[in-house]
Amino acid sequence: MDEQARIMQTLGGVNLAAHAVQGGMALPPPHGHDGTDGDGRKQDIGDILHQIMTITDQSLDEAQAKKHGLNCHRMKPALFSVLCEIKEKTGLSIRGAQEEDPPDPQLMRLDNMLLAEGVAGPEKGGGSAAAAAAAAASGSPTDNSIEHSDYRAKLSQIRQIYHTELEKYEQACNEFTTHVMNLLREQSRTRPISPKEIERMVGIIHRKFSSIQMQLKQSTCEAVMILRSRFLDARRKRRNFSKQATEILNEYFYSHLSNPYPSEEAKEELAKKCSITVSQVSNWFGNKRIRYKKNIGKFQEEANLYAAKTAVNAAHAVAAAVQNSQTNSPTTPNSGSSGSFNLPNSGDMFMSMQNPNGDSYQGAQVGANVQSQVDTLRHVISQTAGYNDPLGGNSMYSPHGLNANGGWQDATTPSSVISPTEGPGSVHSDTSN
DNA sequence: GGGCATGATTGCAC
DNA sequence: GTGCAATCATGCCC
Repeated sequence: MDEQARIMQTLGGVNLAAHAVQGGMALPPPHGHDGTDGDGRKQDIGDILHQIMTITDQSLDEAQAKKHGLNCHRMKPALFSVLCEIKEKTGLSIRGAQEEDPPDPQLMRLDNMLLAEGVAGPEKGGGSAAAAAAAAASGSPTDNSIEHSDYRAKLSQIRQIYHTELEKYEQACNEFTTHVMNLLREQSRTRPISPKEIERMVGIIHRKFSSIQMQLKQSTCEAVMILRSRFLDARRKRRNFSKQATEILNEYFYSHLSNPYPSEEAKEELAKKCSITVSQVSNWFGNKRIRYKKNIGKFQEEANLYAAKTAVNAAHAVAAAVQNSQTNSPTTPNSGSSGSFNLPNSGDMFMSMQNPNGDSYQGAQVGANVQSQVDTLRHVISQTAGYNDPLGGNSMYSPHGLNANGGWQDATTPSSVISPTEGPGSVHSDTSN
């Protein structure tokens, strides 16, 4: 007990005796003001402390009564302020300084991701942007719309669950915080709890709940990732291209048989026309080249078919060109036939034939085009009806496009590297081979 | 269900 | 990065 008094008197340099300490509860009244009262005051404080220390050893009723007595004790405010002062000067203030945490980068990442996926933040169609982007890279527009809506529905479910759970957590956090604050305020009547400490406690609670929230966000992110991967897997499922798309690709392939390497621009145009992606066009040409090379005999029939088709188109173009040259009205060319291409700078004769709308379709060039198209017809007829080309031109739809090494003769100079300055009907034209 | 067709993927070379 | 070759996986037809 003396020890307690000694501690209280010296702790933190606070002189308890300086405070007005008089009378109270069941304590003996203070002694006089002379020097002899020193021991008495010490005894007084010691008694209070003793009561505080032993309050838990007593029954509830007794404790309540003593608690009330202590609350009403005249020394209580002084003792209270001293204890507050001590608390301020000890670890609390140090800890308080350390609690200013920077924003958690992981949490920020999660928040950003949830925002980007349309899970967090205002609803913007439930991640339609992500789904649309994925759909754009897919092959079949009809199936995409189904997958798209499916993806959106599932993402919407995730969003709903996320917000419900988040709301629950926030509600629980608020309730718990209020409860703890009330408790601390209540306790602050009997023990020194500064507003700063309450604030700190609220901070701790919020941090605990944010770590739970982070787990929720993490789980949501994982769910979105799984959904996405499933969606992408679904896209990976093979689907045959439409007949029209295959026809367009075949037409291009067989009309460029001597050099079936479409330029990037041509690929893009083909992709657009076929409603597939550029990489799908690349895949298609890769597969086609290898399979054609492996089994030329089998593809010969197909080649002839497309050759005949091309010839018909060419014939129409020739007729139109002749008519145009006769009437000398190059500014009013015939419209292109269905399935024609309009690929800028491709350097392919096929294009110039099929695209009489081109700006370059003028004057002297008309004659050259007509001649090329006539040649094409000759080659086609030679393949389909045994026409013997008296000019000794290459057979357009024969395997002659392949060299002895199994590669295409001009495969080293694919159309992708043809100079853009070359106009239609250039020497790289397949039909001129 | 089996066989073929075909789009996609992978590993390699350049 | 592109193309080739092999292979896988799925769709389609019988």
